[in-house]
Amino acid sequence: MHSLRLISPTRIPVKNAHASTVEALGKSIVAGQYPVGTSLPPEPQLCENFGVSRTVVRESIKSLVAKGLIVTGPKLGTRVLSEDQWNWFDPDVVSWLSQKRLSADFLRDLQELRRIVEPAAIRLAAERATTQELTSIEVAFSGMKNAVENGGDYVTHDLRFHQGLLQASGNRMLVQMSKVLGALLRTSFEISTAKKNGPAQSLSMHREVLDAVIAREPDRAEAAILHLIDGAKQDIDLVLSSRRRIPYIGRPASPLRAL
Amino acid sequence: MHSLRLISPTRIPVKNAHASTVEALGKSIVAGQYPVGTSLPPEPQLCENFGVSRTVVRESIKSLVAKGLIVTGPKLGTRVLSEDQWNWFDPDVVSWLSQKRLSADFLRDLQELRRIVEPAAIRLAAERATTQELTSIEVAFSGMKNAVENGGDYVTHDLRFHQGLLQASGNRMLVQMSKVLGALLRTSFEISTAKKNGPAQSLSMHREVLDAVIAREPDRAEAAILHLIDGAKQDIDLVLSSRRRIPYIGRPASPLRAL
DNA sequence: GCCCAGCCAATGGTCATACGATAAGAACCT
DNA sequence: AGGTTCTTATCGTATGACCATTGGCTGGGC
Repeated sequence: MHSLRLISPTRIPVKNAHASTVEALGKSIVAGQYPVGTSLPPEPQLCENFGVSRTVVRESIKSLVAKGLIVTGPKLGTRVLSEDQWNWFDPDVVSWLSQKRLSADFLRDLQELRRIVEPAAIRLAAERATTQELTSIEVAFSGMKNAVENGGDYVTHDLRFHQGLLQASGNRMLVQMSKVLGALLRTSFEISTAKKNGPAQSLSMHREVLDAVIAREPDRAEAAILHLIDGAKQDIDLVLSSRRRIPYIGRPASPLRAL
Repeated sequence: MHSLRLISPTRIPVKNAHASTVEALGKSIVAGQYPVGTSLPPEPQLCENFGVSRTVVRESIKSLVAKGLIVTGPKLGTRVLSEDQWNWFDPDVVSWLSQKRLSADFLRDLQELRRIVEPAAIRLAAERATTQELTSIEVAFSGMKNAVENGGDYVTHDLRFHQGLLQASGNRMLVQMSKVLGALLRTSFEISTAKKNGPAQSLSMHREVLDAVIAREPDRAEAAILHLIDGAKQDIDLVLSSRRRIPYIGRPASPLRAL
């Protein structure tokens, strides 16, 4: 018998040298450990810090360059770029930001974006969704319902619901955005579901959205999702205004297994 | 033996070995040279093709992995991921797409996104723009006006105008998006300005947008920008429907013709 | 004293080689 | 035929050497 590690939802802490180095460096940078404009330690130093070879360090740095976090050059060192040059739509970057710097600014930006994108996407979905996509969303909804009634992971199904909707918009850019919004959605869902009756209340609103999409009524669908979004916004604002630090309840790092 | 460039392939490194390799590989992939799911040639093969060491090839591959184009693994090689896993908001990826595969699909997706994002951003800009940001947009407008009257580069100033607007929204995610939309905007502007009277007509619409923003009237600003966008869309659709190939008139990227 | 040219050294960029680790596919055994 | 083991191709990691670029230092000239 081979070990069926497929089932284990727990992240095995050991990853590639490369992957862990990228993650560690990336998080340090977005966390502000190296102020914008300054240089990271020289490569040999980083090798020592992470206990890996220069090969790994260099490849990791290239990955971060590709995400717009840093630039490199002889004698320049490895400089941290200003935040507005970062790739704010890179899933990794957003994930690191969510974990390390869940600032009010960041949440506000994401919320705003969500409120812009989701309603528009829903309208498209209501016009274009295939029956296959609709059933996929329906499945996600069942999962949510089941979680409410019997207990279980509500948030994951909630996420699937929303990402399914963006997927059904048939626009690749919007689909991509769903990956990014995932970070915010998870946070906001965690908050919402923490409230008593949160899920139950949320559930009916989701039903409304889904029904409108199935009925191919863009206007109704848009109104329903706006209702949902604004509710979530209130919850988040409430928590933010209470100055409490929002703990990030980590999803397993890898979003959907590759391949 | 490793010394001279007797070796065949085009060896015109006007840039770093790394940068050119990333670009060449990236373009090949988005151009569909390696179908989704298949593997690229093994690393030693790529080394030979590009005339660089394995180090460079590997670091380039890592850059592309970071952009979501490919995954790697022992024995599986370097596989091209399906397009919906690509980082559609990565400036490089979008730039390569614009140059290599300016398909109707891609333009449609981008147009749709623009029509969703820009109106919303304008509303925010009308509420939040600082006087500094407004003058920056005003400067861009002057450039456009000047280009119409005396000839000159209309498109560049047009781009600045729109990116200035997104910037004024005060939302970092929207700013990031302005970089990506740049590819579409440039294309669509090239088309629009190719029409006779295009610029002159466009100019007045831009004036209207700017005035509304200055007047802090979100509704009017939104209406004006929608007018502008839908005009551009018509132009693009017209060109697309005539089945003419759209040439990419862009920055003079390296004329490196690899593979 | 100020400025410019030219050298210097720090640091990333590139190359070559060797070996380890993994998983797909073949070969093998039951 | 089914499963198990083995082979092997391919990426992953490590090491050491040398090249290339660039910021800063040094020194000379005005």
